[in-house]
Amino acid sequence: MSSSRPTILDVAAKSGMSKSLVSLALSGSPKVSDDSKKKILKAAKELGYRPNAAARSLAARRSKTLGVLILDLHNPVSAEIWDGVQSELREYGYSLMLVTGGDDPLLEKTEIDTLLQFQIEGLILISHRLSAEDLKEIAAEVPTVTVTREDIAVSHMDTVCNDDVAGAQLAVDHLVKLGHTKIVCLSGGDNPVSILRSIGYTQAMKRHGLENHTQVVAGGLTDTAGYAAAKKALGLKPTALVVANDFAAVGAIAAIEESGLQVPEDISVVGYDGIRLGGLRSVNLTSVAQPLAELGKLAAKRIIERIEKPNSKSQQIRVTSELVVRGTTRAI
Amino acid sequence: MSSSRPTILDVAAKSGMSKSLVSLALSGSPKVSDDSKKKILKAAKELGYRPNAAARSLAARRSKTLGVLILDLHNPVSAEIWDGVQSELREYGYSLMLVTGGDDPLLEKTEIDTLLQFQIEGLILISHRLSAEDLKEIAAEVPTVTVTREDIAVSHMDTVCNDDVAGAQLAVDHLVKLGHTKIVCLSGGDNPVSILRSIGYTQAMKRHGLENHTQVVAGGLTDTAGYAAAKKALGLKPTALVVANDFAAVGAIAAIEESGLQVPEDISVVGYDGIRLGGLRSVNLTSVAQPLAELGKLAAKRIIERIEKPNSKSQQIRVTSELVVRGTTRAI
DNA sequence: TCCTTTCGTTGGAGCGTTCCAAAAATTATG
DNA sequence: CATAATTTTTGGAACGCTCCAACGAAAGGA
Repeated sequence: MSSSRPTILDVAAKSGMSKSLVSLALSGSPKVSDDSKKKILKAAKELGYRPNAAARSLAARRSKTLGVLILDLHNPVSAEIWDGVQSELREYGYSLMLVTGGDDPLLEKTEIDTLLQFQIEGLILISHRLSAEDLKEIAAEVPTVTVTREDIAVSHMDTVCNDDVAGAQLAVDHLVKLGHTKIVCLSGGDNPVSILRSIGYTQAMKRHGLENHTQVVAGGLTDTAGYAAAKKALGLKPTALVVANDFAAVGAIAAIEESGLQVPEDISVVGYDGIRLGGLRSVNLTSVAQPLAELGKLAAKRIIERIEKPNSKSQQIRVTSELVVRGTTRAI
Repeated sequence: MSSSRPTILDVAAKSGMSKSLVSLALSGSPKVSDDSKKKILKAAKELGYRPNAAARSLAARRSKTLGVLILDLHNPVSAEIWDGVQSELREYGYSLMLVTGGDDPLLEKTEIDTLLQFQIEGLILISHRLSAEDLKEIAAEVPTVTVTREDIAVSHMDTVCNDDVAGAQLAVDHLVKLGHTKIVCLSGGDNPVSILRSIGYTQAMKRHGLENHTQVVAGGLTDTAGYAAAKKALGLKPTALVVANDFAAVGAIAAIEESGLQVPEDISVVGYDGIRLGGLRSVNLTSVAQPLAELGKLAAKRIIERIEKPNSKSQQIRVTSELVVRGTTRAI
């Protein structure tokens, strides 16, 4: 039907130059005379020429492409990290291939496989549920940096994350300063991140001499999990809740209000992550905010470094989170 | 350093067969004898062979890759549509390249350009802000289907979307049935989708003989926009609000509560889109829910059809939305 | 037995680039 | 003005794969 796309040869023919020179000109080589460059660019434009990434990747023996895996597009934490990655990478001339695992570990693996087939030069994992072996295997094939999780220290793999222990302490410190003592923690389950946050809570309670008030209620990272955990926690008559993440905190607030109590009048609530949802007027959640975009930027920078000098040894980068005080906490 | 990746030739050498046969075997051709197939697969596995997508794409003259553009990863509507696209496409053997425009039309164009450089065979636009010309240009180069928006009827372009007019009518019908008459619409601005929803509202009001109560307050599609619009609307003493989308509805509710009124006791609120956020306990929003995953699946099916038979003419597919009644509406 | 058909297999050409060594054109130097 | 140095341009060889025409071997038919 439509005669297929114009190639570099068509541009060469039209501009009267050789294909090699066209290639040079199109990649912005300084060796090309201005005159030729002008002619070539003109011809390319007129033909609607668009380079073939596959051919380029094959010939150049490098794809100039990076892969990014996001577990689940619904998670706003991932979305914000992605923004950071994208904005940082824009200037480096790499293409980004984003892929999602749809919360299914198997799919996640095949998606990464696809990425590898495309000869990606680096991989950023924004949350994942890969096994340690899989991770090791992948990191051996391509420079990899994981964001958010620090648990698995695979050699040759970089990590970028916030200090969850310190973050949880921030939440407790804030509440103590407001005069709270009966502070209950709603944990996020037995995933690495949640465990660290619970530890932070416990440590801070101890530091404030509140060991005997330390109570961790098992919960999860979703709205419903937070709701259920809060229902249980209410029996402990807390005046404040430190919740594993913002979603769960929103659920917890619903449970509190449902039981006839008010937030923050009767119970203060602190979430974790600092997702935009928490900033919605009707939520207005006090939260330990991770610098999410920053995490993404750091991951991007790191992966570039790794690609540029492949022998540099892996780094564990940790950033600090900040407490954002909004409307769900108040002095007792 | 690491001797580069094994190629099809390495597999051929190791298994003692020709590269052509390896190629055949790896692509699952029935012409290969079981014996050879076994040997080849074994060799491939042992070498950790992984096909090079670039080479394949170049040689086969087709990429078996589809592109997807999402305007902004933060929008849960897009995320759910994406889920549908992904799940539908899984079985067809196409790779998906996801790309985001970051709410920046320019970036959006370059990202699509990247996609085209990768020789994608089809493009799905899950929300976009391309100009009509750009769209036309793109649709001329590659089969394209847009989801959500129907405004621009570019020939050769397919669209999949819900019936916004009918959806908005659903909201009004529900409220009227509950006895409301003072129903105000908070519009979502002058984008095509919002305009249709406002029209639906107006038509339904007319149908119920409520022309003289018809009031559209200019708003937007965000939390803050909804908040601001609701503040204005409150002066009209409505008993119910039909809001352009769920985010704005959440903002509207905040405004209502802030002014000392209760939802739904004093004012009922209906949103649009049916995003998961609305299902959160503390939100519990009545909303006109689009079958988002379904939209994604339809778009995926459509693009496959377009690729498989390029001459089939373009379609405008429209699905119907459903009202999901939750806790923000009640009888007067 | 020989010829045809079928099946399984093979080498070679080609996909659209980049990169390299070398040629050609231009400019500088003695 | 000849030669050297430099700049600009060029053809050809990859890159790793798929596809095609053609091959040999096994099987069937006469």
